[in-house]
This record gives sequence, structure tokens and C-alpha cells, in this order.
Amino acid sequence: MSKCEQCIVREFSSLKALNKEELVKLAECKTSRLVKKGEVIFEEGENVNGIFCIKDGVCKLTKLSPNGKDHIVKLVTKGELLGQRSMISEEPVNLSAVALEDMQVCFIPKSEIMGFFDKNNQFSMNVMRTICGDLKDADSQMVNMAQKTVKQRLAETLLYLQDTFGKNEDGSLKIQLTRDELASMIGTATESCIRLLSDFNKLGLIELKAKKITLKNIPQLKKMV
Amino acid sequence: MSKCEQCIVREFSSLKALNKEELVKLAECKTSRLVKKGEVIFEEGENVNGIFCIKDGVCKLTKLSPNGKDHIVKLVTKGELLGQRSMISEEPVNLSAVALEDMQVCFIPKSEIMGFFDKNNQFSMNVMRTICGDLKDADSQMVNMAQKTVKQRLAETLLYLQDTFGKNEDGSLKIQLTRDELASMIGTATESCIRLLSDFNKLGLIELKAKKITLKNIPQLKKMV
DNA sequence: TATAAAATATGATATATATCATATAAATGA
DNA sequence: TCATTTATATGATATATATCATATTTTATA
Repeated sequence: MSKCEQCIVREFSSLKALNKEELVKLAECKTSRLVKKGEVIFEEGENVNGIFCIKDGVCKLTKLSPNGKDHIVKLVTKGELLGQRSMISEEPVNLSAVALEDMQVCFIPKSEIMGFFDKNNQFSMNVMRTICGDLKDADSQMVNMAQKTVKQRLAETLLYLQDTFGKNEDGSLKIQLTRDELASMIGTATESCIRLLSDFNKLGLIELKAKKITLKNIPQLKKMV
Repeated sequence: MSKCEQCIVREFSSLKALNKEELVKLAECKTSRLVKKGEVIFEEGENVNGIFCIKDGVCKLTKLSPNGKDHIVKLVTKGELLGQRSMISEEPVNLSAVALEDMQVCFIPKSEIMGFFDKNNQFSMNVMRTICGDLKDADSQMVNMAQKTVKQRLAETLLYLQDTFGKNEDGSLKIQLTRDELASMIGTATESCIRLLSDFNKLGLIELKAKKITLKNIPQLKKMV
């Protein structure tokens, strides 16, 4: 069992408020797990009795819409926590979490977290702020979905992906989503997404080669949003 | 200055966790205000140094989209609190609040609320649960906007309005939204909204008379969603 | 009450997007 | 390495929705 004290990732989440003693307790009760690309961490409707801390990798949070399509609500990456909302609401999770790449994930049981909640004010404030940030983002995404065109949403999403996950040495987006996944982030049909990418390519806004997407004209992409 | 102790509305919000002593303190520092229909309570980007408690009436929370249209993110009614997210995040509000009917609203300064936060665990837990509920709703609305047709969203919204705000003696929806507002809740053009209402009317799903909307075939409306 | 302004309604048309079909390319696995 | 599956791409077409125009009704106001 590795020590949480030495885990750098903790510095990026609400857990940074924990003191040495609390971190020792945490290390004792947490369980670590490797999650392969494509593997499910938890599924909509499940009871998850605790939270997950992402040590490495990226996953998607999806929600099944009544028409049977999955919609990607959020991407979550190294340093972030999963399952906080569900734990606080004492409800099943409302989203599924699926690994987009191989991941290292730690699970912290609810009892432990609730203890920190009671005793460490800074920790609970951090959690609250995170959830408030999520709410603000969700509201703004809701408005995007309702009011922007698919083209605008695609441009915005490409910019977001580069901003958040960076680029490879060749300049292409570091995070690898299938066209299908990209479509279910922006809320459109896969073919429409592919077609628009193709249009963007022809316009010189992006470059497509062998599945890799490279943003070529960022000012122009920004202007579209 | 009326006493918060005797205000029934408080029982419906996070404030129900406050004890007598805290309620007396609250009554001393709060300010009350009448808000006329159409009046703005606060505007996107503003710094609101506290939270509002709605004693009576309903307001809409809107967000301006880049195309210049307002989108209604949420309706908030008697018993609910406004501005919690912004206060916790220590950020300007991300939404505007506009009265849909005449309202009675109390303002509670941030300092007071933060005091309750520190000392009353049940209160902060209540606030957290409310925000978690908002986040869940927002995620689900986001998916609705992205994946459902305008027709489905209209049906769903009509059912929601009746569920949440009830109906008049004549059976029509109690809450009075303009077509324009209804359109900006479901994320469509005003004309499209009017047209679909007209279609629903012809199909016997609803009845339109003199601005009043009456749901006539709820099972069928539910089936559409 | 008369008049202006705003809200609702509906038609005609344009546009964005989804769907269905099929081709090609890439990835996977025996 | 070849065969099979899966992902990407593109055309043709259908459909949903937006936009523009105009009429009618309702509401506000002088």
C-alpha cells in the first residue's frame, strides 16, 4: 500500500487540505486499482460507497439519454476526485465513468471521507468549491447545448481539449477521442461530427492525419465560438 | 423587521437547520424587499455579497448566450435560496435573476451565512446537498438539450411546470410564462415554440385559450419524453 | 376609450442536422 | 499475414428547426 503523503496528485484536489495524520489514516483505508482503457469504473445508478481519486489517466463521465445514446458530460483527469456528489446526496451515481486510457485509481470509503468532513473544515470547503465549480460549468454547458450550433460546439470542444490536455510533440491533441466520443461530447450524430471535422480541415482550421487532430488556426476557431 | 423564527418559508430551505438563537441573529441582520414582476434581483457578473431567501413569488435564472439570447437555466420559487454557489465560490454570480411575478425576498449578508457555515454542521450539509441536487439536475438538463428534440423538450417542460407550480381552478398551468420565456427554457426559437404549442393543441394534448395552457393528455405527453 | 406597443399566430422559405447507404481505411485477432 | 471487425469518410436524402414576413390578438398607456 503506497503512502498518500508522497502522492503528488493529492495536491491538486480537495485532499490537499488534509494534514499528515489524516493522510496516514487515508493511506491505511484506501485501495488502489489499475483500470484498463475502456473499462468501467462505475455505472449510472450504482451505489458507490466512497470516492475515487485519480492518480493517473483520464476518464469520461457519461449519461444515457432516453434515445439510447450516451452523452459525455465531463472528462475527468489526474488529480481529480470522482463520486463526491453522489456521496453527499446519499444517492446512486447519476453518471457512468469509463476509462479513456489506462488509469491508476484509488478508492476511499465513505466513512473515512465523512470523518474528514466533520473535522476538517478546509477540506469540506474545498469539496464544496469543487462542486460549485462543476455546477457553474454544467449551467454553461447546458446553455451551449441549447443555444449554439454544432459547428460552434465542435470548435469550442477542440479548443477545450487542447487547453485542458495539451498537445503532443507533433502539435496534435494529446487526448485521443474517437469521432463517436467527440460527437457525444458535442451532442450530435457521429457522421455530422466527422463531416464538420472534414470541413474544418478543408478550411485550414485543423489538420487531420491518421486519427490525429491538430489545431492550425486557433484565433479563427476562437472567433467561431 | 419581521422575525425569521415565524417565517414558515424557512422550513423549506437549508435554513431549517438553524436554532432559535441563530434565527434571532438572522432576523437582525437580514433585509427584506419587495420585487415587482420583471424586476432584476441580480445580474450575471455582479458581486452579490450574500444570499437571497425567497419568501414569496417565482423568478427565473437566466444566462446570456453568445448569440445574444437569454436562456432560462432554472425557475426558483418560494422557500428556496439564491446565490449560494456564487458565495461559496467567492465569484460573481454566473446567472441573472428576474422576477416572474411580484416577490418578497430577504437578503442575508455573507458574513452571517459564513458564520452558520462554521458553527452549524447540519446547515452546511443542507447547503451542500442543495447544490449537489442542482448539479444533478443541470447534468440531466444538459443531456436533454443535447439529445432530445424540441418537441420532447416542450412536452417535458409543460409536465414539469404543472408538477412544480400546479394548476389553477380551471385546470390551466398556474405559472404564466410568455411564449418567449417558454422558448428560452426549452432552447428554441419563439416561433418554433408557438408552432409546436399549436400542434399540441390540434392533437388534443393541450388546450390553449387566452394565453392559458391546460394539459389535456398527460399520459401521451409523458410518452413523448 | 383610443392608440400604440407587445405578444401570439401562421405561412413561406432557408438552413442545419440526422439518417440511410456505401466506400475506404485502420485496427484487431486468429 | 490474412480475414474480420471497427472506425472514418462521403454522398444522397429526409427532417427538424430557424428565419423572415405578415396578420391578428392582447395588453399597456396616453
